[in-house]
Amino acid sequence: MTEPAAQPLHLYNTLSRRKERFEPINAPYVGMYVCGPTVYNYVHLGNVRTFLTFDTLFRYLTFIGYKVRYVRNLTDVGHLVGDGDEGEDKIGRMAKLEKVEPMEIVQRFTNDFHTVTAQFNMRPPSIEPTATGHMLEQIEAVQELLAKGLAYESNGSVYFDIDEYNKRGGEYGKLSGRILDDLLNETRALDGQSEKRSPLDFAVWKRAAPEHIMRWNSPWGEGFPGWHLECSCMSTKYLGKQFDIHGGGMDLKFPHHECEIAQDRGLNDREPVRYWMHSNMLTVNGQKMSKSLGNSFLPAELFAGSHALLDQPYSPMTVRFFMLQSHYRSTLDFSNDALKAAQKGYRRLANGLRIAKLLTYQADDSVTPDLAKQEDIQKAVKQFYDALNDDLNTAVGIAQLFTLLKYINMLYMGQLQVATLGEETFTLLRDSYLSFIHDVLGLYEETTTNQPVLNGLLTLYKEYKEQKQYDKVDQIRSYFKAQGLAIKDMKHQIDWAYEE
RNA sequence: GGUUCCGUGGCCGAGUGGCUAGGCAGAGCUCUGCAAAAGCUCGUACAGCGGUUCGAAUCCGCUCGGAACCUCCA
Repeated sequence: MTEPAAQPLHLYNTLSRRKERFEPINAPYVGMYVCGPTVYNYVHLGNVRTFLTFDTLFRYLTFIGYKVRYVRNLTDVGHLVGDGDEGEDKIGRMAKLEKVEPMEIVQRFTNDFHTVTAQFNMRPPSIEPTATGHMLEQIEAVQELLAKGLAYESNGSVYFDIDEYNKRGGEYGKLSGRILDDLLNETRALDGQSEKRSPLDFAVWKRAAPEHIMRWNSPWGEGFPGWHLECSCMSTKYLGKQFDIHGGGMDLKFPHHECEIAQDRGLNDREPVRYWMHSNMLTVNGQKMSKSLGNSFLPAELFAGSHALLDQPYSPMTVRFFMLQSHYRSTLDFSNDALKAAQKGYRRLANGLRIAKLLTYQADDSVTPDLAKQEDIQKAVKQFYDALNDDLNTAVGIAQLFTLLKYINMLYMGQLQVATLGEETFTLLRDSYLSFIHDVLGLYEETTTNQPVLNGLLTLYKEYKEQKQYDKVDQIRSYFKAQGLAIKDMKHQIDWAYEE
């Protein structure tokens, strides 16, 4: 752990389209808001990537000494099927289909979401607010927008007035690079659009049609809040009128985040977010993974290997490692070959974790220090920080870990004497390796083993070997192999490892 | 159609005006009863065509190919 000031973190800001030095409004405190899932269905692997990105950012910020308040919402109302302001509520539709209460849908998929995030070793956010839990705040926000003349009521619904917003200096479209005229020209004619003054206007409150089951009383009759409103209300409530980081998937840039900014500025008269961050999509055969394309799969299917696109099961840590090997702003293409390669890489790293914990320093005056190796290690540690500071470049960071791993393996195998590194560099090597992987990247050793049993077998192995009873030796080896473990037969000792 | 982005070696994937990314796979070596593990060594790359430059995979232009957003989507 280092002081935040010692790590010049730079983040790519969607707003400015460049990397900027990260300077929190109130260091060492950092406020970070991430758009969470709409809990109407199981989260798929593409969704996971976004949350993993911001989990890693959360971890790194914390690691370098910031005190982070991480807010990630759950959308449990207001998100409609189909075109923006028309169509059924996603949760309401599921509830109808399954003939259950909407809150049952919400609960089921909230549980699923929590299970999945835990499986991927994501840290829980500091606050996980829900849209239905903030109905009063949302109604008040609508009232305020109306009072300010930035919204208008129409047939029981309330719409945000983009024209008026822009007249007052709003810059609708600046986050996503949209040009208003283009948007206007290309907007399709929608049913019910006549309620709006401009096709670009979006609902902050919707009147509930008779068949709509999720509905709340409001000054405008029974209805429900617009999708974009919850994020504005909850981010302001928990992080203030201006906060440091707002994240989400790239596909939320427009219109969701654009609308959020408009509402925030309308309500609070200031730029709400300092750094907007967007993670890129997970693709399958070059195409975005999404439910509608039918190329998405669920974490559970991945862990079980039970999907037509999957050759075999892949563990959560394999997948986490796989995703961290690419940069969050690049698309990442899913394939079995890539996952298999990641599995091996992850297991090497995991073996290193196990080994690193066993290593201790022993001074030896007869050993000459190897300054080149010491420098190499120090450089790798520094470059890990440099990589993460450079817009969270976990791919380059991981490359450094393999350099550190090499030295850890050499020490363990007796190919390098620990005294050549000196105590300081040795400690740096071991502690950095462990903390980078555990704390920053959120990877841990996945396999659970029964250590005493393994040790007993290894003792037998050694005895049989000394007696040259190679058939028994091979038998023990094959037993280990069947458990996904390998016996490491080294000169000075015998141990086991996760087989790669 | 508009906006934006991408095209890197057998595969995945960083980088980006001159300095080894890395992982996986492949070849060889050390070690070994044989292996495995580990370490060492090795290999071919920057879609195509022009241009700028002492020098470009990296900048500019064009061509080809692909993607995302513009509509719910992480």
